[in-house]
Amino acid sequence: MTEKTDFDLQNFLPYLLNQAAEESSLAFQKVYKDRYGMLRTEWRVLFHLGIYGRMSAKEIGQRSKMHKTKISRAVARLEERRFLAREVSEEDRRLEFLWLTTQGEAAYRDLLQVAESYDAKLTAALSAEEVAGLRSLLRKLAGMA
Amino acid sequence: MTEKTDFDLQNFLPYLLNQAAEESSLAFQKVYKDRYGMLRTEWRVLFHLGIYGRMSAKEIGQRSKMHKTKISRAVARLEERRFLAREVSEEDRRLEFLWLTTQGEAAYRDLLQVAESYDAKLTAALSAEEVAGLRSLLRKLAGMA
DNA sequence: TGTTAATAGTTGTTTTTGTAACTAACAACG
DNA sequence: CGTTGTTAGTTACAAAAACAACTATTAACA
Repeated sequence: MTEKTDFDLQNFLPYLLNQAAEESSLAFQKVYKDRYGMLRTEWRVLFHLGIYGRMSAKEIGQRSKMHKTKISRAVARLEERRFLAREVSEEDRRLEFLWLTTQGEAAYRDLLQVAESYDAKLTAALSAEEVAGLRSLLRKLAGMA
Repeated sequence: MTEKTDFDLQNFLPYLLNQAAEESSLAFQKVYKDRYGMLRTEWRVLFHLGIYGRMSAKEIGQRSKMHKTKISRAVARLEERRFLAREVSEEDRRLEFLWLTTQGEAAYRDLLQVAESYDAKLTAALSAEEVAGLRSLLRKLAGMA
């Protein structure tokens, strides 16, 4: 029909970000899903523990901004599949410390390598400055900077 | 505990994009949800019809990359609430043309204004070049450019 | 034509998520 | 102490998404 404005969905930042996020996640998702049967929440928890080491679910929540119920369920599934183990804190028995098992470590390292080369591939078409600028803008938009 | 690599989740593009997308969608989501009880799929369909005019569900799918079942259900809900109407195509009776009702138009225009000012607010902290660059990079990543 | 394949859209079923209410442990303060 | 409030994490139920199977129609072509 008649165009009422020059507004274009393809310029609306939340829309554009969602499209880019979905598209750029697809191939990596396929790997952690096919190879380890993991969900997005699960690889995230795995990576938090892999990168930053032993920590509580609360801390994962603070770092990732995932809701605690998501984390709780991701942790439960990862534990079932023996990717992580947990132990109640002695100082505060509400807290549980989480860490990767040998198997979890192996999965993490495998996926880490995939992530690294995938990221390199995604940014291959861009200059170093573009990549740095993009990351910094995204961090700003995500409220992480 | 011990850092095994210098890889940082906060630099991994798919992760970063997801964080930024989620964060940047939040406030807008609140508006279309609270004001019109719409879901993400629904405002997307609404905007496609508002911006590009009468078209079939198939065409919306091509433009938005949403799965056809999502579109089908969004269309059904929007029709129930009288935001859009449809009519079977005479040339090909599998096709249905969709367009916004007066009420749908009104909702679209209202949300359009919200979207425009929201986008302006999001990009307010950035220079014009940064915004242009960001959009172009995102379009590239989303496979739309 | 008649049979098979493809396409637009819908529906049913299973997963996953969101939200709120819950338990258990700690903290604060009278 | 004991009552009230807070926090870490889980669970139950409702909403939404994913995926596959379905209907109706058109296209292809022997």
